[in-house]
Amino acid sequence: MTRRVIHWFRQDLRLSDNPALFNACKAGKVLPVFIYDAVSLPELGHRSKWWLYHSLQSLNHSLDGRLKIFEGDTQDIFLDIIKKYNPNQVFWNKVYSPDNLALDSKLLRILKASNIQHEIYNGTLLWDPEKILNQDHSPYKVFTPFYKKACSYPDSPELPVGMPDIHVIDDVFDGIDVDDLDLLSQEQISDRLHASWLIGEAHARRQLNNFVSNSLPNYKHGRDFPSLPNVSRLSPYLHFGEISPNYVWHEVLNVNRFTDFNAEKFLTELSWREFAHYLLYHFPDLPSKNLQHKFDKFPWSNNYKYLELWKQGMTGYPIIDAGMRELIQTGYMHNRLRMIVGSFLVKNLLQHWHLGRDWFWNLLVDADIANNSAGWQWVAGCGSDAAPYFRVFNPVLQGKKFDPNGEYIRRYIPELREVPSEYIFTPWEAPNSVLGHSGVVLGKDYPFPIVDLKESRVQALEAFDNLKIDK
DNA sequence: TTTTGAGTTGTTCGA
DNA sequence: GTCGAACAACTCAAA
Repeated sequence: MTRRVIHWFRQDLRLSDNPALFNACKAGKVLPVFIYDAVSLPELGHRSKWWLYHSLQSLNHSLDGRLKIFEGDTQDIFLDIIKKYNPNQVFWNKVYSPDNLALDSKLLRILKASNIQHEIYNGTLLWDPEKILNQDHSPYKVFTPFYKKACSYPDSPELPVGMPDIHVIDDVFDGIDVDDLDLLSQEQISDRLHASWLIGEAHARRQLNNFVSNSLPNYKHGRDFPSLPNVSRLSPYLHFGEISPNYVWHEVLNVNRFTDFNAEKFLTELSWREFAHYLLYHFPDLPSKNLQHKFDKFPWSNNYKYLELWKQGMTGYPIIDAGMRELIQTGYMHNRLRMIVGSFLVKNLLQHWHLGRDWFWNLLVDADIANNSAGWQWVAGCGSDAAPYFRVFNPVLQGKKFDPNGEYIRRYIPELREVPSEYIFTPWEAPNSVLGHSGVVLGKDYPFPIVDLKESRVQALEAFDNLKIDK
């Protein structure tokens, strides 16, 4: 008699190169299950819900409409499924975040009690975080040695496993429709957001192929310029597992040698994603607590007005506002902008990194507990391998350097479109005649800067300085 | 155990 | 305009 196995889809919403699914398919007839669990897991951000909705639609379509979707506490759902359908075995890919790992432990107890076998795979990370350790067998806190050690493992990352031969169990009548999940009600989803993304496994692959052929050849240089199309934009696909990091890694190497500096740079960046997940695995407090505890007494100010202006892209610094508006409009922000706007919030406005973290969490389509937490800790300087405190990004200089023609600024700040490049980074310095000619009245069409850069920088440096005095 | 070298992404100042 | 040093000290990781 054919064995009945469950594949529990989590952050691996794909069929190809899905190790747990692949092995489940070899083991017997498969019941593909997705559980939307708002009980045991933290609530998703608005744009994550939107993306998840479309990702599930796409996955269900690939499975000829036979994805079984449930909503509720994962344990209860499993107890119910086990009772009704009597599976022999359950397969899943591990999700390496504290809440998900806790969920695994609970589920393992249930499976053991019911005498059901299980197989767990790594389908979301390049390297098992347990295995990359330093000489003391403790986790790395610095990226470079972590990366070197990981790369020294000869057989990793593992090769993709390819497409499984799926035979779905078809005598199961439970499950709800994607539309029954309350995923789209949170927020009006704009046309611009829709226009920015094509969601699902097939599109993830297309995105990768386009990137490798067209954008990777100038990646190392072009990745710093937000107006150029040289970043991969794979982050949301990776987050939801529509594509695996292993597949990305090996595809890049199929086309390039590791010695190609563009390929190497990109694989390093992919490994920064890995490092964030690694840190979260070994330091589960990463999302909430400063990795450097001396930052616990940092004198954050609490200025609701500043925060609101930052969120809406109305700080009066064009490069900052362009980044914040890109986020609102497209659910994404170029990596360089994430650093610039983060530095501005934390160092010029002295707002707690938690506030930036939460805004990003709701608006990013690639919102990820590991990447988001590690990124903000890095920007704030409280991570273990973080930017030195005296590194305060100057939004005017960053604009001039990385958006020299103001192309990116003009894309997201239409009211400044006619301002000549000479003044596009500092509209408050433009003579009235120039502003008039550009159709801009400062304070009306576009704000004056909300803080003085020099002053706020000095303030930040003093605040950081105080951290050391009695420590 | 001690020592040594290094650590994603910057800015400012003064020669 | 260009360039190098200073910005601080600390922790990490390996020899």
